[in-house]
Amino acid sequence: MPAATLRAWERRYGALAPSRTEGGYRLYSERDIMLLIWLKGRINEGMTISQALALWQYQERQAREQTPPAEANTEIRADLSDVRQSLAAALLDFDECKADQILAEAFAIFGFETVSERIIVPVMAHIGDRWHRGKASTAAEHFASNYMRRKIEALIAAGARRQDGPVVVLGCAPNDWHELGLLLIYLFLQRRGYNVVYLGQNVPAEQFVDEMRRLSPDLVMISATTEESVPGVIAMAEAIAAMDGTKPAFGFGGSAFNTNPALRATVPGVFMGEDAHAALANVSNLLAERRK
Amino acid sequence: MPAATLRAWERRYGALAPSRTEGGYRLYSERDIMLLIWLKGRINEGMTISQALALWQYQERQAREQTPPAEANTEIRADLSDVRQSLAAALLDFDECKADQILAEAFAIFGFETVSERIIVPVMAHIGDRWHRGKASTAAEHFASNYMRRKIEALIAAGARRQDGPVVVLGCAPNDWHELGLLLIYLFLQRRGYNVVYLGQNVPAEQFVDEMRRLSPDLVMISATTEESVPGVIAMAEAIAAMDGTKPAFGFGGSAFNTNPALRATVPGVFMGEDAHAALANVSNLLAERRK
DNA sequence: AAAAGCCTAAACAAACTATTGACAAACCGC
DNA sequence: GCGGTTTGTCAATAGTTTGTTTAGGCTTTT
Repeated sequence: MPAATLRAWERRYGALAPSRTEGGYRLYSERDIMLLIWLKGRINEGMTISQALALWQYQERQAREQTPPAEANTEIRADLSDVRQSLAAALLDFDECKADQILAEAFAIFGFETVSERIIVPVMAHIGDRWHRGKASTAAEHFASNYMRRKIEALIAAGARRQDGPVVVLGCAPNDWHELGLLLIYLFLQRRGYNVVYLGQNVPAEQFVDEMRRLSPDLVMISATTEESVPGVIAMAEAIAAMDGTKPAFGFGGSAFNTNPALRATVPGVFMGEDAHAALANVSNLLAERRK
Repeated sequence: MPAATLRAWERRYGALAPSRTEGGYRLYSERDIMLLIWLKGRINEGMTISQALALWQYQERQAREQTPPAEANTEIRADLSDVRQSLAAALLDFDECKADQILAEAFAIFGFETVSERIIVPVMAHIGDRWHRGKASTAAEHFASNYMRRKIEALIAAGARRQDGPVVVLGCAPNDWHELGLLLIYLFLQRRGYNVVYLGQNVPAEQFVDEMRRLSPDLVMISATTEESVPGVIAMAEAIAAMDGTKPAFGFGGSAFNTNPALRATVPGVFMGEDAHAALANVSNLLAERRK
């Protein structure tokens, strides 16, 4: 973001008022940076700068009617592991504001793919791990995963939809409720122009094949995060394989197949890989092959 | 719709009179947009623009002579039900593109609160109803509710966060997985400057009180959508009531308490009302009272 | 002290909008 | 079919918004 633009905004709208050094140099606060990142988001969504600023001021005014002001400041984090650590700490502290700051900064610096795979996934793994060892409460784990989900879904909602790309159906196995990894795949696929139909948690096996016949997707991917969900994946794979006419390809994945690789052989379908990136590559290979 | 056409209509018929910015740019109000959509509908039905405008002006004149508010209301409601119907159809068809179009239009005309309460909630109720009656597949219901959830979460993510407002904890009862209504409340509270900690689906009762002691929120709200979840709500309410020191207020709600109002008396806490708007008013009352 | 960077102020350029007038296709009554 | 009207679109010119550049001076760094 060019410095001249910032100064123009300050001069023309007065919305940004950084403090100055003795020499008169601008010192932007964390709050200023947060505003700038937010403004950039609105502009990317098609607003003009004047509209975005008007909306910000409107929201500020509305929020102020309810609450008195306060002050907060943190330092800039430039290193991935720093970011991971402070993000995990903020989430375990239920501090959404701080988490937002950290993530917004990280998105601006590292881009969404890096942030998704190298920050969001590890942080959630870390929090999940602490939870399993009894060192983090269930409430904290819930809060963190809902927070992350919201962030990913916002990215998905902000992206452009395509209806002419290959149709890919995504869902969690029956009785499987962990959708974070699947949402990342959704995000990546969507950004690459696939037409994703997202079915979410706990997709029941009944009626599933009928619906797939009606929808006739190119690929169905089901995720399982626990060993108990694997039989459901197998059932769905077999049901798809038993379809008559043109069947979709069947892919599967999820942490159940990473912790116990032997399970991969039990499912009649294509294992999509251990992480979202691998899955992405496999989707494109699989669909290229099918088209032949 | 080409801009030149709009200007031609304004110049030739004077029917559209958007206000202007200082720079002279046109600012179309929601009313203008509603008129345009109505006109477009007439034109698609084969009317010419002059006929459509004459009809509009005739209806306006007649409405003014009788009871203006009633007439205006039915007009809007008719439009809303159109939107609801086409949105439900698009979702049952897995057509995310079309649903996006419809919703974007609706947001522009009606604003996010009206859309949330008068479109999203009824459409989901309608789809859920069809699903219960076996007229819609589980996959379609999953797709629709994930879609809606994504939209609401995107709105939440786009809003400005505040850390200095009153802290409100939101969660679904243990083993309750329906979070759409709760997300709406989250959205509304956030826009009004509350600091919301969202715990999502299936909040377990264990450790919950410890976590609340650490977080010391002003209000805890738990939602239950089925009768089976109500005992969980009661357990949490009692646990909160048994806390020592400063306890948060405890509120509850959800469709379980709407279909069977007798259940409300079984929970030791404040019933927050039947819909998101009522909940909002109750939150603000409750917190104002507590502050005294 | 020289180089590099930031400051202010003003100007510039690209993209967008407004106004007016014109044009061609569709439509109407005859 | 034919003149006249309606209607969507376009072009030319002027004004607005907004990001970027320029010019001259001050601050910081090396």
